[in-house]
Amino acid sequence: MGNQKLYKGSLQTIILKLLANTDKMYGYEITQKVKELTQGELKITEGALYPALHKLEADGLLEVEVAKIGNRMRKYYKLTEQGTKETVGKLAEMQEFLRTMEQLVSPKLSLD
Amino acid sequence: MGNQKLYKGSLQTIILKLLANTDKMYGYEITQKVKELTQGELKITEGALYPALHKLEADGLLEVEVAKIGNRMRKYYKLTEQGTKETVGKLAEMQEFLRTMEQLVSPKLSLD
DNA sequence: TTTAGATGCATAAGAAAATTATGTATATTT
DNA sequence: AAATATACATAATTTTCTTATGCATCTAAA
Repeated sequence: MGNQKLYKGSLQTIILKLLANTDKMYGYEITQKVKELTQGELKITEGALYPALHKLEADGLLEVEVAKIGNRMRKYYKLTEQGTKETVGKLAEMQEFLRTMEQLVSPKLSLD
Repeated sequence: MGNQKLYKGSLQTIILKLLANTDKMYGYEITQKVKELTQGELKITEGALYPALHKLEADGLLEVEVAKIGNRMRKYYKLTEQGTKETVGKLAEMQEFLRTMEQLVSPKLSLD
């Protein structure tokens, strides 16, 4: 769990992927879902999450729907049409990154 | 190749891994080796590389040996004993990161 | 009952790690 | 002769986080 910095740059993709699976989610829900899916490996902080959500919304990839649960506010986010399209590309880039990185750090690489 | 930002945070590990394989390398050689190993996917810029090398040296993970080839200077870097140890840990962290990330973005994840 | 922890949003200050732009110099290829 | 490759380096800026803080509601424990 001392490898948080490796996740730098991947937050947007993670959010988009979750929303591609689950239709709509709110911020806090996202943090909990990620914690659960990664068995605590990755903890998304609010300081990172909320600005990221705002940016994705400003970029037209997400749209918001405010809900009132009891006396509490929730902001549900879902993919726009454009967001759905861009998610495909972002996931492909992520897969390529992962493949490349795996090859780079795999035990036997020295083809010298 | 539009996914350069995903590599943010992994440069140190890449450098250490290369030096774990190849004993000693100089800066320019590292950039070329990475380009070759990744088929051009990842291009390490000098603005990122040299500060990273200097930091690893300052942290005691690398040691330098200056060589003069013809009229040109080269600075060869190699792992220190401490560097060798820390490389093991960094590689383990990287592997865990890759596993987690793959799970997060794999097509079928919705265990809702 | 009050107090800690969980739920839920948000932003500001600072740090980390890159990109981009320069700069210097030598060697090689066109 | 000029462009490209080799080889180092740093400064300014940007991106993306972390850490800290703030507000507010709800629930469980002491």
